[in-house]
Amino acid sequence: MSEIPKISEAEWEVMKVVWSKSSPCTANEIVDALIDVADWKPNTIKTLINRLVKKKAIGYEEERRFYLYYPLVSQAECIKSETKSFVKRVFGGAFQPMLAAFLKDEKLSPEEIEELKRLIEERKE
Amino acid sequence: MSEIPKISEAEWEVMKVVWSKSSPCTANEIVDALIDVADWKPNTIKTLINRLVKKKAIGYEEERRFYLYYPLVSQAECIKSETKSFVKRVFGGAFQPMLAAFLKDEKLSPEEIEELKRLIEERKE
DNA sequence: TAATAATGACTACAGACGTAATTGATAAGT
DNA sequence: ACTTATCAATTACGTCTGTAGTCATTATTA
Repeated sequence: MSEIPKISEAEWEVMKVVWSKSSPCTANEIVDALIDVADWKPNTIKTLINRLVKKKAIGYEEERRFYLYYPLVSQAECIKSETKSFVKRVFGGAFQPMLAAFLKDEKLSPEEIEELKRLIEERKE
Repeated sequence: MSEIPKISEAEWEVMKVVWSKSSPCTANEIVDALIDVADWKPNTIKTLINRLVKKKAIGYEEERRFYLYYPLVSQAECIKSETKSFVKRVFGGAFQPMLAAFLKDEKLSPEEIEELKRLIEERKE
């Protein structure tokens, strides 16, 4: 199976942008999208992009003078892998205690609670 | 409020041990507890302990020749802070989508599902 | 008492990360 | 054609992390 690379906090912001695009995008599009999100210089974002390329989290094709970047790993895969390592670290791998901790603590709207119930019901079969 | 220090992956293992003890414990007790968990040399563990002291995550009192370590931050606080940053990174801060992603994906036993339902119900009032 | 063991302090070192500046190559404008 | 703007590549640098080794001090043991 494809190994999911470890994506750092700052890199995640870049990935989110890349994932959000339906088609490959230029470095500048990524920079523009991130200006609102993070207070980074364009060069900083370029660095993050390059590191993601090196990690094989994104790929690119050359389109004349610029590169077009696209994800090599899906968001779902990354979420899964990231959450697994998180749950492992904090809860020793047990998923249920984590949910329990959350349900006790988080502010959830009644609608969200309903939605969760629905999801759980769905899981029941 | 007290700032929760950022605790690294390896450091979490140490914290878990310190939290698990009801009274302050020596470095050696921590080392012994971790031998089974991680393949670390005692010195490695000492380093982690020292870093946690520096971060003010644990404190110590001198008891003759050795130090007795005890947590300065509660596990609940750390879990909360850690989870917040995790959810922020991966889900942009929205907790509900995370649960949704999990419920779709994780293997949960029927009992666990029941338990979750119960927790959600409990949250309803 | 002198050698040795134990324990904490200090030092080490490579790789990841956050944050960017500088350089080099190429395209576009004058 | 020469200058300038643009984009990617390379280099930079301090901090954090994982993973220890070495040193210094004190206690124990022969």
